[in-house]
Amino acid sequence: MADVPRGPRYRQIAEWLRDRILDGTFPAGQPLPSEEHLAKRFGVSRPTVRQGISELRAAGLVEVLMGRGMFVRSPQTRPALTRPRGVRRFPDGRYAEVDGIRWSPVGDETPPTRTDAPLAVADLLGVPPGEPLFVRDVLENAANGQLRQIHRTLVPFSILAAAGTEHAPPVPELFAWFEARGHQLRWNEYVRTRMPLPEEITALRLAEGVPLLHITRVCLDQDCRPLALETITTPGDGLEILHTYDTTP
Amino acid sequence: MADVPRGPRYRQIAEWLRDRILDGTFPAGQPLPSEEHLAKRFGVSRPTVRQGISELRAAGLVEVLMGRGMFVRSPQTRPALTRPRGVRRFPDGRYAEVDGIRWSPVGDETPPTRTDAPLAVADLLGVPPGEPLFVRDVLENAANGQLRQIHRTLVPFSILAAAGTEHAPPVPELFAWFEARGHQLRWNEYVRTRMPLPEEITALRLAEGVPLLHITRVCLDQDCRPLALETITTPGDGLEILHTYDTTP
DNA sequence: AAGTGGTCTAGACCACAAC
DNA sequence: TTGTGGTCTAGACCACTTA
Repeated sequence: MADVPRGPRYRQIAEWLRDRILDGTFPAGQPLPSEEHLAKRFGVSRPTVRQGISELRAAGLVEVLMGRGMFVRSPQTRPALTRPRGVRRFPDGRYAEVDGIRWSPVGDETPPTRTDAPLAVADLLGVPPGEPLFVRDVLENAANGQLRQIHRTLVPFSILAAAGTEHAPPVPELFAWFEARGHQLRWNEYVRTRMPLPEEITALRLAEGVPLLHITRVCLDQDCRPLALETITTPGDGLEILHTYDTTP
Repeated sequence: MADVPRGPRYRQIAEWLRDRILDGTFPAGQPLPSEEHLAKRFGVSRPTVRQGISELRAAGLVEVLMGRGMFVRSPQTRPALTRPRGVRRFPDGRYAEVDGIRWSPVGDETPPTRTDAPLAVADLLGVPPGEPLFVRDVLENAANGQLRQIHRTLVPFSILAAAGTEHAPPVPELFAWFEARGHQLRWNEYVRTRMPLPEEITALRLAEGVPLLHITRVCLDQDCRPLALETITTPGDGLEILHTYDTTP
Protein backbone atom coordinates (compact mmCIF):
# COMPACT_ATOMS: atom_id res chain seq x y z
CA MET A 1 0.00 0.00 0.00
CA ALA A 2 1.28 3.40 -0.95
CA ASP A 3 1.27 6.14 1.64
CA VAL A 4 -1.92 8.15 1.51
CA PRO A 5 -1.15 11.89 1.71
CA ARG A 6 -2.54 13.32 4.91
CA GLY A 7 -3.87 16.72 5.79
CA PRO A 8 -4.64 19.69 3.60
CA ARG A 9 -3.07 20.07 0.18
CA TYR A 10 -1.17 23.22 1.15
CA ARG A 11 0.57 21.40 3.98
CA GLN A 12 1.54 18.54 1.69
CA ILE A 13 3.17 21.11 -0.57
CA ALA A 14 4.91 22.75 2.39
CA GLU A 15 6.17 19.38 3.62
CA TRP A 16 7.31 18.34 0.16
CA LEU A 17 9.36 21.51 -0.08
CA ARG A 18 10.61 21.28 3.50
CA ASP A 19 11.79 17.70 3.06
CA ARG A 20 13.68 18.60 -0.09
CA ILE A 21 15.24 21.61 1.60
CA LEU A 22 16.33 19.61 4.63
CA ASP A 23 17.66 16.65 2.60
CA GLY A 24 19.66 18.93 0.38
CA THR A 25 17.76 18.52 -2.90
CA PHE A 26 17.33 22.28 -2.82
CA PRO A 27 20.55 23.62 -1.29
CA ALA A 28 20.78 26.96 0.48
CA GLY A 29 20.69 29.91 -1.86
CA GLN A 30 19.11 27.92 -4.67
CA PRO A 31 15.96 29.27 -6.31
CA LEU A 32 12.91 27.08 -5.69
CA PRO A 33 10.22 26.35 -8.31
CA SER A 34 7.90 29.27 -8.98
CA GLU A 35 4.44 29.41 -7.49
CA GLU A 36 2.91 28.88 -10.91
CA HIS A 37 5.13 25.85 -11.48
CA LEU A 38 4.22 24.34 -8.11
CA ALA A 39 0.53 24.99 -8.71
CA LYS A 40 0.64 23.03 -12.00
CA ARG A 41 2.81 20.29 -10.50
CA PHE A 42 0.44 19.67 -7.62
CA GLY A 43 -2.73 20.42 -9.57
CA VAL A 44 -3.86 23.19 -7.26
CA SER A 45 -4.47 26.92 -7.58
CA ARG A 46 -1.84 29.50 -6.80
CA PRO A 47 -3.40 30.71 -3.51
CA THR A 48 -3.14 27.13 -2.23
CA VAL A 49 0.55 27.02 -3.09
CA ARG A 50 1.05 30.40 -1.45
CA GLN A 51 -0.56 29.18 1.77
CA GLY A 52 1.97 26.37 1.92
CA ILE A 53 4.83 28.73 1.22
CA SER A 54 3.67 31.09 3.96
CA GLU A 55 4.32 28.31 6.49
CA LEU A 56 7.89 27.93 5.29
CA ARG A 57 8.41 31.68 5.42
CA ALA A 58 7.09 31.88 8.97
CA ALA A 59 9.48 29.10 9.94
CA GLY A 60 12.35 31.01 8.34
CA LEU A 61 13.17 28.17 5.95
CA VAL A 62 12.78 30.15 2.76
CA GLU A 63 13.18 33.74 1.72
CA VAL A 64 11.04 35.30 -0.99
CA LEU A 65 12.36 38.14 -3.10
CA MET A 66 9.80 40.22 -4.95
CA GLY A 67 9.98 39.74 -8.68
CA ARG A 68 12.85 37.26 -8.43
CA GLY A 69 11.68 34.10 -6.77
CA MET A 70 11.85 31.98 -3.66
CA PHE A 71 15.18 30.91 -2.18
CA VAL A 72 16.37 28.50 0.48
CA ARG A 73 17.60 30.19 3.63
CA SER A 74 20.92 29.21 5.16
CA PRO A 75 20.56 26.33 7.61
CA GLN A 76 20.13 26.88 11.32
CA THR A 77 23.59 26.47 12.78
CA ARG A 78 25.22 28.37 15.59
CA PRO A 79 24.83 32.13 15.25
CA ALA A 80 27.65 34.17 13.74
CA LEU A 81 28.10 36.28 16.87
CA THR A 82 28.42 35.23 20.50
CA ARG A 83 27.88 38.05 22.92
CA PRO A 84 29.30 37.45 26.38
CA ARG A 85 27.17 39.17 28.98
CA GLY A 86 28.77 40.90 31.91
CA VAL A 87 30.29 44.13 33.14
CA ARG A 88 34.01 44.68 33.52
CA ARG A 89 35.50 47.13 36.02
CA PHE A 90 38.94 48.45 35.23
CA PRO A 91 41.38 49.39 38.02
CA ASP A 92 40.92 53.07 37.14
CA GLY A 93 37.22 52.79 37.94
CA ARG A 94 35.89 52.76 34.39
CA TYR A 95 33.17 50.26 33.55
CA ALA A 96 32.66 48.51 30.22
CA GLU A 97 30.56 45.76 28.71
CA VAL A 98 32.38 42.45 28.55
CA ASP A 99 31.33 41.96 24.93
CA GLY A 100 33.41 44.97 23.94
CA ILE A 101 30.98 46.03 21.20
CA ARG A 102 31.06 49.71 20.31
CA TRP A 103 27.54 50.93 19.72
CA SER A 104 26.63 54.19 18.09
CA PRO A 105 23.17 55.74 17.99
CA VAL A 106 21.15 55.54 14.77
CA GLY A 107 19.63 58.79 13.55
CA ASP A 108 18.93 61.69 15.85
CA GLU A 109 19.45 60.92 19.50
CA THR A 110 16.16 61.70 21.21
CA PRO A 111 16.36 63.48 24.54
CA PRO A 112 15.57 61.47 27.69
CA THR A 113 11.96 61.47 28.83
CA ARG A 114 10.08 60.42 31.92
CA THR A 115 7.51 57.73 32.47
CA ASP A 116 5.45 56.28 35.27
CA ALA A 117 6.72 52.86 36.24
CA PRO A 118 4.54 50.07 34.83
CA LEU A 119 3.84 47.17 37.13
CA ALA A 120 6.50 44.77 35.85
CA VAL A 121 9.23 47.43 35.91
CA ALA A 122 8.20 48.74 39.32
CA ASP A 123 8.44 45.20 40.65
CA LEU A 124 12.00 44.75 39.40
CA LEU A 125 13.09 48.21 40.56
CA GLY A 126 11.54 47.83 43.98
CA VAL A 127 9.49 51.02 43.66
CA PRO A 128 5.72 51.53 43.83
CA PRO A 129 3.89 51.25 40.49
CA GLY A 130 3.51 54.70 38.93
CA GLU A 131 6.78 56.01 40.42
CA PRO A 132 8.33 58.50 37.98
CA LEU A 133 11.32 57.14 36.10
CA PHE A 134 14.06 58.69 34.01
CA VAL A 135 14.01 57.04 30.54
CA ARG A 136 16.69 57.01 27.88
CA ASP A 137 15.80 55.20 24.67
CA VAL A 138 18.41 54.62 21.97
CA LEU A 139 18.38 52.69 18.73
CA GLU A 140 22.00 51.64 18.33
CA ASN A 141 24.05 49.93 15.67
CA ALA A 142 27.48 48.39 15.42
CA ALA A 143 29.63 46.45 12.98
CA ASN A 144 28.91 48.80 10.08
CA GLY A 145 25.19 48.63 10.69
CA GLN A 146 25.10 44.82 10.53
CA LEU A 147 24.04 44.73 14.16
CA ARG A 148 21.22 46.65 15.79
CA GLN A 149 19.65 46.86 19.21
CA ILE A 150 17.14 48.95 21.09
CA HIS A 151 18.64 50.01 24.41
CA ARG A 152 16.42 51.52 27.08
CA THR A 153 17.67 52.74 30.45
CA LEU A 154 15.33 53.40 33.37
CA VAL A 155 16.35 55.05 36.64
CA PRO A 156 13.92 56.10 39.38
CA PHE A 157 14.01 59.88 39.88
CA SER A 158 14.09 59.18 43.60
CA ILE A 159 17.57 57.70 43.17
CA LEU A 160 18.75 60.57 40.96
CA ALA A 161 17.31 63.14 43.36
CA ALA A 162 19.28 61.64 46.25
CA ALA A 163 22.38 62.56 44.27
CA GLY A 164 21.07 66.00 43.46
CA THR A 165 20.45 65.57 39.73
CA GLU A 166 17.66 64.79 37.34
CA HIS A 167 19.78 63.47 34.52
CA ALA A 168 21.41 60.04 34.45
CA PRO A 169 24.51 59.43 32.34
CA PRO A 170 24.36 56.64 29.79
CA VAL A 171 25.52 53.11 30.60
CA PRO A 172 28.30 52.24 31.46
CA GLU A 173 29.18 55.70 32.82
CA LEU A 174 26.08 55.27 34.97
CA PHE A 175 27.76 52.38 36.78
CA ALA A 176 30.90 54.38 37.58
CA TRP A 177 28.57 57.16 38.73
CA PHE A 178 26.82 54.75 41.13
CA GLU A 179 30.16 53.49 42.38
CA ALA A 180 31.35 57.04 43.05
CA ARG A 181 28.32 57.36 45.32
CA GLY A 182 29.46 54.42 47.43
CA HIS A 183 27.63 51.52 45.85
CA GLN A 184 29.11 48.14 45.08
CA LEU A 185 27.34 46.72 42.06
CA ARG A 186 25.85 43.42 40.95
CA TRP A 187 23.42 42.64 38.16
CA ASN A 188 20.46 40.39 37.55
CA GLU A 189 19.80 39.63 33.94
CA TYR A 190 16.45 38.31 32.71
CA VAL A 191 16.34 36.83 29.22
CA ARG A 192 13.22 36.15 27.26
CA THR A 193 12.06 35.92 23.68
CA ARG A 194 9.02 36.98 21.72
CA MET A 195 7.95 37.81 18.20
CA PRO A 196 8.55 41.44 17.22
CA LEU A 197 5.93 44.11 16.70
CA PRO A 198 5.87 45.76 13.24
CA GLU A 199 7.81 48.80 14.52
CA GLU A 200 10.53 46.54 15.84
CA ILE A 201 10.75 44.71 12.52
CA THR A 202 11.53 47.96 10.74
CA ALA A 203 13.75 49.46 13.45
CA LEU A 204 15.90 46.34 13.78
CA ARG A 205 15.63 45.41 10.08
CA LEU A 206 14.37 41.93 10.91
CA ALA A 207 13.76 39.24 8.33
CA GLU A 208 10.49 37.34 8.33
CA GLY A 209 9.97 34.81 11.08
CA VAL A 210 12.83 36.08 13.23
CA PRO A 211 12.06 36.32 16.96
CA LEU A 212 13.59 38.82 19.35
CA LEU A 213 15.92 38.30 22.26
CA HIS A 214 14.88 40.57 25.08
CA ILE A 215 17.34 41.19 27.91
CA THR A 216 16.31 43.00 31.10
CA ARG A 217 19.28 43.90 33.29
CA VAL A 218 18.77 45.20 36.81
CA CYS A 219 21.70 46.91 38.53
CA LEU A 220 21.75 46.28 42.29
CA ASP A 221 23.86 47.64 45.12
CA GLN A 222 25.60 45.64 47.84
CA ASP A 223 22.33 45.34 49.78
CA CYS A 224 20.50 44.04 46.71
CA ARG A 225 18.61 47.30 46.34
CA PRO A 226 17.82 48.00 42.67
CA LEU A 227 19.40 51.15 41.26
CA ALA A 228 18.60 51.05 37.55
CA LEU A 229 17.08 48.86 34.88
CA GLU A 230 18.03 48.41 31.25
CA THR A 231 16.22 46.58 28.51
CA ILE A 232 18.05 45.46 25.40
CA THR A 233 16.08 44.22 22.42
CA THR A 234 18.10 42.44 19.74
CA PRO A 235 17.40 40.26 16.71
CA GLY A 236 17.20 36.57 17.53
CA ASP A 237 19.07 35.49 14.42
CA GLY A 238 22.80 35.61 13.95
CA LEU A 239 23.34 36.24 17.64
CA GLU A 240 23.62 34.29 20.87
CA ILE A 241 24.42 35.45 24.38
CA LEU A 242 26.84 33.83 26.79
CA HIS A 243 26.75 33.68 30.58
CA THR A 244 29.40 32.06 32.74
CA TYR A 245 29.03 30.76 36.29
CA ASP A 246 30.45 28.32 38.78
CA THR A 247 28.68 26.57 41.64
CA THR A 248 26.39 28.50 43.94
CA PRO A 249 27.07 27.54 47.54
CA MET B 1 -7.50 66.43 4.57
CA ALA B 2 -8.37 63.04 5.94
CA ASP B 3 -5.67 60.45 6.28
CA VAL B 4 -5.42 58.32 3.17
CA PRO B 5 -5.19 54.64 4.09
CA ARG B 6 -1.82 53.26 3.05
CA GLY B 7 -0.73 49.86 1.91
CA PRO B 8 -2.77 46.80 1.03
CA ARG B 9 -6.28 46.34 2.33
CA TYR B 10 -5.38 43.31 4.41
CA ARG B 11 -2.76 45.29 6.31
CA GLN B 12 -5.21 48.09 6.98
CA ILE B 13 -7.52 45.51 8.50
CA ALA B 14 -4.69 44.02 10.55
CA GLU B 15 -3.69 47.46 11.80
CA TRP B 16 -7.26 48.41 12.59
CA LEU B 17 -7.59 45.30 14.74
CA ARG B 18 -4.14 45.69 16.28
CA ASP B 19 -4.79 49.30 17.29
CA ARG B 20 -8.06 48.34 18.92
CA ILE B 21 -6.41 45.45 20.74
CA LEU B 22 -3.54 47.60 22.01
CA ASP B 23 -5.77 50.52 23.05
CA GLY B 24 -8.11 48.23 24.93
CA THR B 25 -11.22 48.47 22.77
CA PHE B 26 -10.99 44.69 22.48
CA PRO B 27 -9.71 43.54 25.87
CA ALA B 28 -7.84 40.27 26.37
CA GLY B 29 -10.06 37.23 26.19
CA GLN B 30 -12.78 39.07 24.30
CA PRO B 31 -14.09 37.54 21.06
CA LEU B 32 -13.29 39.66 17.99
CA PRO B 33 -15.68 40.22 15.07
CA SER B 34 -16.05 37.19 12.83
CA GLU B 35 -14.27 37.01 9.47
CA GLU B 36 -17.58 37.36 7.67
CA HIS B 37 -18.41 40.42 9.73
CA LEU B 38 -15.05 42.04 9.05
CA ALA B 39 -15.30 41.26 5.33
CA LYS B 40 -18.65 43.10 5.13
CA ARG B 41 -17.45 45.95 7.32
CA PHE B 42 -14.38 46.61 5.15
CA GLY B 43 -16.04 45.71 1.86
CA VAL B 44 -13.55 42.97 1.02
CA SER B 45 -13.68 39.23 0.53
CA ARG B 46 -13.05 36.75 3.30
CA PRO B 47 -9.60 35.61 2.07
CA THR B 48 -8.46 39.23 2.29
CA VAL B 49 -9.64 39.43 5.89
CA ARG B 50 -7.94 36.13 6.64
CA GLN B 51 -4.64 37.39 5.28
CA GLY B 52 -4.79 40.28 7.70
CA ILE B 53 -5.66 38.00 10.57
CA SER B 54 -2.76 35.69 9.73
CA GLU B 55 -0.39 38.57 10.52
CA LEU B 56 -1.92 39.03 13.94
CA ARG B 57 -1.71 35.30 14.60
CA ALA B 58 1.95 35.19 13.61
CA ALA B 59 2.63 38.06 15.97
CA GLY B 60 0.84 36.19 18.75
CA LEU B 61 -1.68 38.98 19.26
CA VAL B 62 -4.77 36.89 18.67
CA GLU B 63 -5.73 33.28 19.12
CA VAL B 64 -8.17 31.56 16.81
CA LEU B 65 -10.30 28.68 18.05
CA MET B 66 -11.87 26.48 15.40
CA GLY B 67 -15.61 26.82 15.26
CA ARG B 68 -15.65 29.38 18.06
CA GLY B 69 -14.01 32.58 16.92
CA MET B 70 -11.01 34.81 17.29
CA PHE B 71 -9.87 36.04 20.69
CA VAL B 72 -7.41 38.58 22.01
CA ARG B 73 -4.34 37.01 23.55
CA SER B 74 -3.21 38.15 26.98
CA PRO B 75 -0.84 41.10 26.72
CA GLN B 76 2.89 40.64 26.65
CA THR B 77 3.92 41.28 30.22
CA ARG B 78 6.58 39.54 32.21
CA PRO B 79 6.36 35.77 31.92
CA ALA B 80 4.70 33.77 34.66
CA LEU B 81 7.86 31.83 35.48
CA THR B 82 11.38 33.06 36.09
CA ARG B 83 13.97 30.34 35.91
CA PRO B 84 17.25 31.16 37.63
CA ARG B 85 20.10 29.47 35.83
CA GLY B 86 22.93 27.97 37.79
CA VAL B 87 24.15 24.87 39.60
CA ARG B 88 24.21 24.50 43.37
CA ARG B 89 26.62 22.28 45.19
CA PHE B 90 25.56 21.07 48.60
CA PRO B 91 28.12 20.38 51.36
CA ASP B 92 27.46 16.66 51.02
CA GLY B 93 28.63 16.82 47.41
CA ARG B 94 25.24 16.59 45.73
CA TYR B 95 24.56 18.92 42.83
CA ALA B 96 21.21 20.48 41.90
CA GLU B 97 19.81 23.04 39.52
CA VAL B 98 19.31 26.44 41.15
CA ASP B 99 15.79 26.71 39.73
CA GLY B 100 14.70 23.74 41.85
CA ILE B 101 12.29 22.46 39.23
CA ARG B 102 11.55 18.74 39.40
CA TRP B 103 11.37 17.35 35.91
CA SER B 104 10.01 13.96 35.00
CA PRO B 105 10.31 12.27 31.61
CA VAL B 106 7.29 12.23 29.28
CA GLY B 107 6.39 8.84 27.82
CA ASP B 108 8.88 6.02 27.50
CA GLU B 109 12.41 7.01 28.32
CA THR B 110 14.46 6.16 25.26
CA PRO B 111 17.85 4.55 25.87
CA PRO B 112 20.96 6.66 25.29
CA THR B 113 22.41 6.58 21.81
CA ARG B 114 25.64 7.68 20.18
CA THR B 115 26.31 10.28 17.54
CA ASP B 116 29.24 11.77 15.68
CA ALA B 117 29.92 15.29 16.86
CA PRO B 118 28.59 17.89 14.42
CA LEU B 119 30.82 20.87 13.79
CA ALA B 120 29.19 23.32 16.19
CA VAL B 121 29.09 20.80 19.05
CA ALA B 122 32.65 19.60 18.43
CA ASP B 123 33.79 23.20 18.61
CA LEU B 124 32.18 23.77 22.00
CA LEU B 125 33.39 20.42 23.38
CA GLY B 126 36.93 20.89 22.13
CA VAL B 127 36.95 17.60 20.23
CA PRO B 128 37.49 16.94 16.53
CA PRO B 129 34.34 16.96 14.38
CA GLY B 130 32.99 13.44 14.02
CA GLU B 131 34.22 12.35 17.48
CA PRO B 132 31.75 9.81 18.91
CA LEU B 133 29.52 11.21 21.64
CA PHE B 134 27.24 9.69 24.25
CA VAL B 135 23.73 11.16 23.79
CA ARG B 136 20.83 11.19 26.20
CA ASP B 137 17.64 12.81 24.91
CA VAL B 138 14.68 13.36 27.20
CA LEU B 139 11.37 15.12 26.78
CA GLU B 140 10.57 16.31 30.29
CA ASN B 141 7.66 17.97 31.97
CA ALA B 142 6.99 19.66 35.30
CA ALA B 143 4.27 21.59 37.10
CA ASN B 144 1.58 19.04 36.21
CA GLY B 145 2.53 19.07 32.57
CA GLN B 146 2.21 22.86 32.28
CA LEU B 147 5.91 23.09 31.57
CA ARG B 148 7.90 21.14 29.00
CA GLN B 149 11.45 21.04 27.79
CA ILE B 150 13.68 18.92 25.58
CA HIS B 151 16.87 18.10 27.44
CA ARG B 152 19.82 16.62 25.56
CA THR B 153 23.09 15.61 27.21
CA LEU B 154 26.25 14.99 25.18
CA VAL B 155 29.47 13.55 26.60
CA PRO B 156 32.50 12.53 24.50
CA PHE B 157 33.16 8.79 24.81
CA SER B 158 36.82 9.67 25.22
CA ILE B 159 35.96 11.29 28.55
CA LEU B 160 33.80 8.37 29.67
CA ALA B 161 36.44 5.86 28.60
CA ALA B 162 39.07 7.57 30.75
CA ALA B 163 36.83 6.70 33.71
CA GLY B 164 36.30 3.15 32.51
CA THR B 165 32.64 3.39 31.49
CA GLU B 166 30.49 3.93 28.43
CA HIS B 167 27.42 5.21 30.21
CA ALA B 168 27.03 8.69 31.67
CA PRO B 169 24.61 9.32 34.53
CA PRO B 170 21.96 11.99 34.00
CA VAL B 171 22.49 15.59 35.05
CA PRO B 172 23.04 16.65 37.86
CA GLU B 173 24.46 13.30 39.01
CA LEU B 174 26.87 13.69 36.13
CA PHE B 175 28.38 16.73 37.83
CA ALA B 176 28.95 14.90 41.12
CA TRP B 177 30.45 12.10 39.05
CA PHE B 178 32.90 14.53 37.44
CA GLU B 179 33.77 15.99 40.82
CA ALA B 180 34.47 12.55 42.23
CA ARG B 181 37.03 12.22 39.44
CA GLY B 182 38.89 15.28 40.64
CA HIS B 183 37.34 18.02 38.52
CA GLN B 184 36.30 21.41 39.75
CA LEU B 185 33.42 22.62 37.64
CA ARG B 186 32.31 25.79 35.87
CA TRP B 187 29.75 26.32 33.16
CA ASN B 188 29.32 28.40 30.05
CA GLU B 189 25.76 28.97 28.99
CA TYR B 190 24.81 30.08 25.49
CA VAL B 191 21.29 31.38 24.97
CA ARG B 192 19.62 31.84 21.64
CA THR B 193 16.16 31.84 20.14
CA ARG B 194 14.55 30.55 16.98
CA MET B 195 11.21 29.52 15.61
CA PRO B 196 10.31 25.89 16.29
CA LEU B 197 10.17 23.07 13.76
CA PRO B 198 6.82 21.28 13.46
CA GLU B 199 8.03 18.37 15.65
CA GLU B 200 8.99 20.81 18.38
CA ILE B 201 5.59 22.50 18.20
CA THR B 202 3.86 19.21 18.96
CA ALA B 203 6.42 17.92 21.50
CA LEU B 204 6.40 21.14 23.51
CA ARG B 205 2.71 21.89 22.86
CA LEU B 206 3.50 25.35 21.51
CA ALA B 207 0.88 27.90 20.52
CA GLU B 208 1.11 29.68 17.19
CA GLY B 209 3.81 32.27 16.80
CA VAL B 210 5.71 31.22 19.91
CA PRO B 211 9.50 31.13 19.50
CA LEU B 212 11.84 28.79 21.37
CA LEU B 213 14.48 29.56 23.94
CA HIS B 214 17.49 27.38 23.31
CA ILE B 215 20.10 27.00 26.05
CA THR B 216 23.44 25.30 25.42
CA ARG B 217 25.37 24.64 28.63
CA VAL B 218 28.97 23.49 28.52
CA CYS B 219 30.47 21.99 31.68
CA LEU B 220 34.17 22.81 32.06
CA ASP B 221 36.84 21.69 34.50
CA GLN B 222 39.28 23.90 36.41
CA ASP B 223 41.51 24.14 33.32
CA CYS B 224 38.58 25.21 31.13
CA ARG B 225 38.56 21.84 29.39
CA PRO B 226 35.01 20.94 28.28
CA LEU B 227 33.60 17.80 29.87
CA ALA B 228 29.99 17.67 28.72
CA LEU B 229 27.39 19.67 26.85
CA GLU B 230 23.67 19.98 27.42
CA THR B 231 21.03 21.60 25.27
CA ILE B 232 17.71 22.65 26.73
CA THR B 233 14.89 23.66 24.43
CA THR B 234 11.94 25.39 26.08
CA PRO B 235 8.91 27.40 24.98
CA GLY B 236 9.58 31.12 24.68
CA ASP B 237 6.26 32.13 26.21
CA GLY B 238 5.45 32.13 29.87
CA LEU B 239 9.09 31.71 30.80
CA GLU B 240 12.18 33.84 31.29
CA ILE B 241 15.64 32.88 32.47
CA LEU B 242 17.73 34.71 35.04
CA HIS B 243 21.50 35.04 35.30
CA THR B 244 23.31 36.89 38.06
CA TYR B 245 26.80 38.33 37.97
CA ASP B 246 29.06 40.95 39.50
CA THR B 247 31.98 42.77 37.93
CA THR B 248 34.58 40.88 35.98
CA PRO B 249 38.04 42.05 36.96
C1' DA C 1 -29.57 24.44 13.11
C1' DA C 2 -26.71 28.27 13.05
C1' DG C 3 -22.43 30.31 13.31
C1' DT C 4 -17.64 29.89 13.32
C1' DG C 5 -13.13 29.11 11.07
C1' DG C 6 -10.46 25.84 7.42
C1' DT C 7 -9.72 24.91 2.78
C1' DC C 8 -9.91 25.67 -2.08
C1' DT C 9 -11.03 27.36 -6.94
C1' DA C 10 -10.10 29.94 -11.28
C1' DG C 11 -9.40 33.41 -12.45
C1' DA C 12 -7.84 38.89 -12.40
C1' DC C 13 -4.70 42.92 -12.23
C1' DC C 14 -0.64 44.98 -10.35
C1' DA C 15 4.46 45.92 -9.01
C1' DC C 16 8.95 44.57 -9.48
C1' DA C 17 13.23 42.47 -11.53
C1' DA C 18 15.86 40.68 -15.19
C1' DC C 19 16.84 40.31 -19.90
C1' DT D 1 9.02 41.79 -22.89
C1' DT D 2 8.77 38.04 -19.82
C1' DG D 3 8.57 35.91 -15.51
C1' DT D 4 8.28 36.55 -10.79
C1' DG D 5 5.68 37.39 -6.51
C1' DG D 6 1.73 40.64 -4.25
C1' DT D 7 -2.98 41.45 -3.91
C1' DC D 8 -7.80 40.52 -4.44
C1' DT D 9 -12.52 38.64 -5.91
C1' DA D 10 -16.82 35.97 -5.28
C1' DG D 11 -17.98 32.47 -4.50
C1' DA D 12 -17.91 27.05 -2.81
C1' DC D 13 -17.84 23.14 0.46
C1' DC D 14 -16.20 21.24 4.72
C1' DA D 15 -15.23 20.56 9.93
C1' DC D 16 -16.01 22.07 14.27
C1' DT D 17 -18.58 24.22 18.27
C1' DT D 18 -22.51 25.78 20.59
C1' DA D 19 -27.19 26.00 21.44
